[in-house]
This record gives sequence, C-alpha cells and structure tokens, in this order.
Amino acid sequence: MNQPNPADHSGLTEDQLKDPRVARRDKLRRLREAGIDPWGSRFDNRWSIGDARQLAGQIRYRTTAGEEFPLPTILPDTDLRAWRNELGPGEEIGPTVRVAGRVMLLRDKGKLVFITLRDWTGEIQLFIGKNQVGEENFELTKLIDLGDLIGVDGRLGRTNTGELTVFAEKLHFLTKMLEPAPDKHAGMTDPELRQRMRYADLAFNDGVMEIFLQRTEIVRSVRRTLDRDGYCEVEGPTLHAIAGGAAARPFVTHHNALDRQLFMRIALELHLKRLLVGGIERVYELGRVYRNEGISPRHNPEFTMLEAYQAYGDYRTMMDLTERIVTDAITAIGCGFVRNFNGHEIDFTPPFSRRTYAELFREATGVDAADDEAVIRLAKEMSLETAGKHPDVIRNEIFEQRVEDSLVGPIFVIDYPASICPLTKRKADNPAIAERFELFVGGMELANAYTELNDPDLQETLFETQLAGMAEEDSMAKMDHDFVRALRYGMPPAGGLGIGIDRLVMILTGQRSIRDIVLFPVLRPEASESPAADSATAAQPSPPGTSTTGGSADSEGSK
RNA sequence: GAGGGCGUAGCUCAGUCGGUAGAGCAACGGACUUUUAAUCCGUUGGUCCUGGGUUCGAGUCCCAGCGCCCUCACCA
Repeated sequence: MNQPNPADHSGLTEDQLKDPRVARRDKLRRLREAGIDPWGSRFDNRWSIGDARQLAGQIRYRTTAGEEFPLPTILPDTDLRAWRNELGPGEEIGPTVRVAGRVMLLRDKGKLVFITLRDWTGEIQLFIGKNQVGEENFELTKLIDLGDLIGVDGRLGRTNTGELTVFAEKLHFLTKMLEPAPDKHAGMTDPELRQRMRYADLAFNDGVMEIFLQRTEIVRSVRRTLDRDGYCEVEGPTLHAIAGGAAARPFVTHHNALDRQLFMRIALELHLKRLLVGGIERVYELGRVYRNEGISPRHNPEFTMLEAYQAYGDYRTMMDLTERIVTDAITAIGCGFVRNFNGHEIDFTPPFSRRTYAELFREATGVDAADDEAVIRLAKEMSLETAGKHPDVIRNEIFEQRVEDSLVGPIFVIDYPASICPLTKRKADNPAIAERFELFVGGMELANAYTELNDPDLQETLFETQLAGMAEEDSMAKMDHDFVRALRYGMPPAGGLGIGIDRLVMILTGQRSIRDIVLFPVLRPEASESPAADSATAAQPSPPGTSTTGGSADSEGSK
C-alpha cells in the first residue's frame, strides 16, 4: 500500500493509479517521456480495415521447400495448425497492409499481445509479438488502453484458429483516450448517455455506425432519385417572418438589427411554391424543419423533411415519385423489400396499395364518411368532442383513431375531406374532396402529398376561414399575404410531396425510436451546463396566433 | 402536461423480510508467443440521483424534487 508504482517514477501511488482516469493520464505522461507524441500525426497509405479484409484470399502458405498453397476454406472451428502440420514446415505469406483504428479488445499474453482494432469499415485482429516488432516497439503495448487509437504495419495472415490477423511489424501510437472505456462487451446501454455522448456510442456500441451510414445512403439515394428526374435542389430560408405550411407551433427567435421577431420554419412548402411561380418547374428541398412540440419516440423538435414540387403534375404524379423514392432507397441500402418494423412485416414490393379515405372509413366504422349526421353520431358514441368543430375535423379524428394506427402498409390513402386540406386543390367534380394522399407504413404517416391549390382567391379565403372559424389547434395555416400575392402571379398546376426522412430511415433501418437515427437528438441540458440558457428561453414571448388567440383552451405554455 | 417504470463502483448489473455494500468487466501488481468477452494469482475502487421523514437502524418503507425510459396528448 502506498508504495510508489515500480513501473514508473511519477510519484503516484498504486492506490491513485487504480483510478482509470489517473492511470490513463500517467500513461500519457510515460508516452511523452518515451519521446512518443500521444496525439499522433498524419498517417498515410492506410488501408481501411474493410478493404484489408478483402485481401484475405491472397494469403498463401509457403513450405520451406518453396511450394505455395492457398488457405483452406475457413470455418468457425478450422484448425489451421493441423493443416499446416500436414504440409510440413513453412510460413504464411500475405500482403503487407497498414491499418489504423480504435483498440476495442486487448489480450495480453506476456510477450505477445492480441488487439481487436476497429475503424468505420470493420474490425480486424492484430498480432503483436515481442520478437516480431522488437523490444523497444513492444514497450508501447504497455501504454495502450482500451479505446486508444493506434496504427500498425504488418502482413495479413491467419492464426491457428483461422482468424484473419495483421501480424504487426511496426506499431504506431496515434491518440490516447483519457476517459475510461465503457464495458467491453455490453458497451453503453443507458439511452441518455448514448445520445448525449454519441461519439462514444458510435465508437463503442456495435451496429450504431452502420445505422448512421445507412441513413447517409438513404439520403443520398433520395437525392439521386430526384436529381435523375430532373429536380432542382434549393435552399429556402429557415428564418421565416410567418411560419406557415403546416399546423405546428414554431420556435421563436429575434433579429437584433431589425428588432423583429422571426420564426424557425415549420415546413418548406410556401417558399418552394413561390419558386414554382418563378418557373423552377421541378424543385425540392431536403432540410431541417423545427416544431415546438412534444418529444416522443417518433418526434424530435428538429427533423429532416423532403418536399418536392413538380409543375404540371398532380398528386398522382407524386404518388409514383414517392414509390420510386422509397423503393430506390431500399435498393440503395440493400435491405430487401420485406422489412420487419415494430412487429409488423412490411412488404415494399411496388406497387403499393391505393385506397380512398372514404373506403377505409366505411370499412372501419360502417359509416358513410359523406354522411355528416352519421359521422357526428359516431363521434358522440366514441365520446369525442364535437361542439364547434367542422364535420371534416370530426371525420378526421375518427379516421385517426379507427384507421391510421392499423395501417401496416405501405398504403396510399387518397382523397381527403377538403376542409382539413387548406393548401390542396379540390376534385373538379366534388369540392368536398381534396386531391391529397398520405402514405402510411407501420402505423406512421411517412409521406403527405397533394395537387397544389393554385387559385389565389380561394387560397386567401381558406386561410381566412381557417384563422377565423376554427379553434387554433385545428388551424392549418396563418395568413401569408406575400404567398397569396405570389399565387396571383400564376403558379402552374402542380403536384407537391412531403416525406419525413427520419421516419423513412427508422422504417428502413428497423429502429423504433427516432433518437436512434438522429445523431444528436434534443436533450435537456446536463446538470453541469449553465441554467441561464433555460430561463432565457422560458422568458421569450409566445408567438402571436400560436398560443393566445381564439378560444383555444389548449394552452401548452401552461406547464 | 397525465399515468406507469427506473436511477447502486469508470462500464454492465445483483442486492432476500429494514440489520455494517456485492459480482463481472475496466484499473493496479504478477505469470503466459496463436489468443479472441483469453485464462490464472493478488489488490483497489461507493454522495446507493438529491433533500426531507418514519425507525434503535433505510440502498430497501413514506413524501417532495431532478433525470431517463415507456404509454397517452400536441405533432410528422
């Protein structure tokens, strides 16, 4: 007890060194004393571990007589030692590679150390023998902890058990990890820690990297599909004077020089449609929108949305496009058209089924959706609030309760009640029905699209009706005079589409929680962070028309 | 915002009926040149989320608070 540690001259006692952080700091110091930069430097001519593994087929066993043999097929219990003994003495000849990565496992056998090294393409075992790398270089292994970043030069080969291995000839120290490593088997399981410290989650938990790389593949594929169709990607403003285009509470912010309130956008729609007026005939934006709403396994306050608009198309045009975007993305990540999600088996083989809202309504309730009295009667049976509500709103509440959650899909629900669709063109032969579809998968709304309303006078009327006549939480829009003016300049008939990219990623990667497919989901500040940021937010005034107007008793600000 | 669950060592988790805080991994000392969640010998490590209360005695029971997870609501 309290004896100086014989392995160094730091003056630290053994007791102090039993703290993993102290021990790591001490190894940092010892690296420096040995003349090694613990933070490394440029490391060129590296093979990714995935690429290095591809070279396994080149490994040969060469006998002392000079005969070369390819290795046998490697099965889990392959005993290469027996195979080599039959061939007689010799050595394994494999390509020389340089790899680098994070130390995931370390098995110290005295004069021989095995390391499992990981980079973002995979894992590979390192064999570091004292006789092979030399005594001085081997001393480095005593300063390596789990989680450190190292590199090696060596030859690819296989151990007696058949494990593909880099037999190190030279070991390089690249970066010290100063924090203790998570459990080497279980990793980090606390969801809060995983999200707060996504770096550690990515580095140490199996499968996390793959999910986020798949997300990237999906987003790339979505862009590729649209670009191939001749769409033009644009970047609209994220700061809006009026946060329109969807029914959601916006985040409020303030521009100092203009001394004006601004809102973070809740949708991309109204600016993209202005661009249709301007003549950009196929336009999309794939970007972040912000909604000041609750957080749940399917909701993050900021999320990624795709909106695409095609001049001279309609909602059927967008249905075909939606199907292509989704199936192309599935092909891109190679996961197959039949996916399991949340206990459902979902078959994405096109074409997706297409059913009208009215059909599904009748099947689920036995009531004709067009029969207002019957709908209201049903709503009362379901003890839904009906007073002062538009029949379409009531209709939709029933639909959401009775139909939506059970839609495993993928299924296009088409032709919605008109008055819950204030930005949508009505059917030519039936003004009570809007040309709109939503795509449902696994009980979630994945896409929403319509034939765009381009009649400026009707648009203005619908905005006004929404604002004046309805409880605030049912309102779909705020009056945007410039948008209406834009429509007066002539927006071509068009189809428009919105896809929730996060949900698409959830379904295609099989993740039940949006927090597992968003790199840095919104979290409460850590205890150590300043509480000042919190109180500043709380002190901000509510946006007009979002929490104090109308007769809305639904006051979320009351918490 | 409402209801339910959880919070114990750096990590993953036990902790019985209320009776002096436990394991594995990691860390530290040692052995081992084909291991692979390496193994073996030895050692250390605790604000039991926070604050009250009940009790001779609280990780355990009660109350309040904080955080996370799940369900619901708002919403995509």
